[in-house]
Amino acid sequence: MAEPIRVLVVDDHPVVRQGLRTFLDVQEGIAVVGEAEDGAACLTEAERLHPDVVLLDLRMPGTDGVAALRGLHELDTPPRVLVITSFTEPTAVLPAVRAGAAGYVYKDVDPPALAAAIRAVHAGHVLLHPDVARLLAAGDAPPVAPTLTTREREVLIEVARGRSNREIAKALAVSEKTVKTHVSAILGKLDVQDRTQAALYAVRTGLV
Amino acid sequence: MAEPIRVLVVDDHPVVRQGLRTFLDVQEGIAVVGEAEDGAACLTEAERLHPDVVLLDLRMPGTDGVAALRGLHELDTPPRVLVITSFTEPTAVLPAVRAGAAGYVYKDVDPPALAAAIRAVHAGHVLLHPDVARLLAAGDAPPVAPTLTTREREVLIEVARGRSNREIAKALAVSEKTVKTHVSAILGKLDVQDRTQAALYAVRTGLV
DNA sequence: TCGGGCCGCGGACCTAGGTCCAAAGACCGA
DNA sequence: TCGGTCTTTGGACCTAGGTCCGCGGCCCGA
Repeated sequence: MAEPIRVLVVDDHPVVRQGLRTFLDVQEGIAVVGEAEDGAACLTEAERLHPDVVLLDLRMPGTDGVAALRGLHELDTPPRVLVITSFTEPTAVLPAVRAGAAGYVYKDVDPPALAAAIRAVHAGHVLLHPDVARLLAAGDAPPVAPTLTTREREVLIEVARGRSNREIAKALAVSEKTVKTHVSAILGKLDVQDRTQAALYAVRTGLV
Repeated sequence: MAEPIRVLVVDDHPVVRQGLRTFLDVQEGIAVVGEAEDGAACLTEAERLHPDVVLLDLRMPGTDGVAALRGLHELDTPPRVLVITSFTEPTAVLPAVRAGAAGYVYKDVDPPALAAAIRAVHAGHVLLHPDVARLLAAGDAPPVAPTLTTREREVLIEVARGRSNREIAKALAVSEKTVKTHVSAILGKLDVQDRTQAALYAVRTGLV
């Protein structure tokens, strides 16, 4: 165990970063070499430090976690990425997995399990939370995350803010009829019954 | 500074507890004497350890954070309670303040600010996040958190799960008409326009 | 250049969601 | 015991939200 696993911790909360660092510093063979508080900092730090593993929180202000994930993969020496988040929503994790996450654990893992996860990911394994793995294996639910068009995503965001069709129409400068069409398409793609469920879906997946 | 301030850390995430502990242990005059992961443990630990200050996360599985807060105040030597949470929603904090929280800070505070907050609270001050203070001072918005009846709360929870009135009626074993009445009352009390906004409100305030 | 998806729109239509008014029984504290 | 709140329900009513079908324009990749 000459070379410790070099880890970059990315989370917007200083408290969480400190907690992770403290946990990991006492682990054999794991060294936290840096921290970042958002997606942008994550990329610059990763480029500078060449960590082996990036511990990435999906929910961050500013840059989208998934976008950061994709950015990491475009580096010269792409690190392995272990997503650590509080979303228990399977639909939120699928995009991450598809974007190249090597692992996905919930934020309430205990320290030994987290260390084990990091080692596993570093060793090249793909490590998923049991719930997630089951979902992927079963292939139930829409096998891949529903793919909304950009316009639909814009509409969904408005819906998730509690806006009415009329308000959305005004905001996007289109007719109310058009908004209805988009909403209808969204409901179909997300496989939900009404706008309330769609709004809930949006917040669960971190869209808002 | 002979006697350090004795602090009990309450949060359901081990990572966050560790982070807080590490932050505070390096602070002069502050000693973390215990941790708890939920409301029940919080009460037993508080009774056992008699901490000066309890750092309390409002969002916890199982016991409600506010309920724990109330429980703390019924102890023989009630500790000062500093609520630390990630809710930015003013409506979520008001109940906490009314339940006797001596302070309210957001989870993204930096370590020195947190230590200062603990000292201030221990000194008997009431310390609120600027946003919260402004809200209380201005007295805008409904001056106190809207007070739903238990039945209304039950209905709201169902709404926040994306259920239709018909489904809620079936679940609660009442007529759809009754559900409508409750929903209408809820909308009025929360001052929102429709069920979607009500559902969003519920998730923001941590009701679900 | 020929689809095919995306976007914007219209019409007709149905229904869930919400509002207002009213009322009766249960429960509870003054 | 009396008044107030909670819970339940009814009726009548209006409208936002959604669905289905169809159309035209735009842009992009095969």
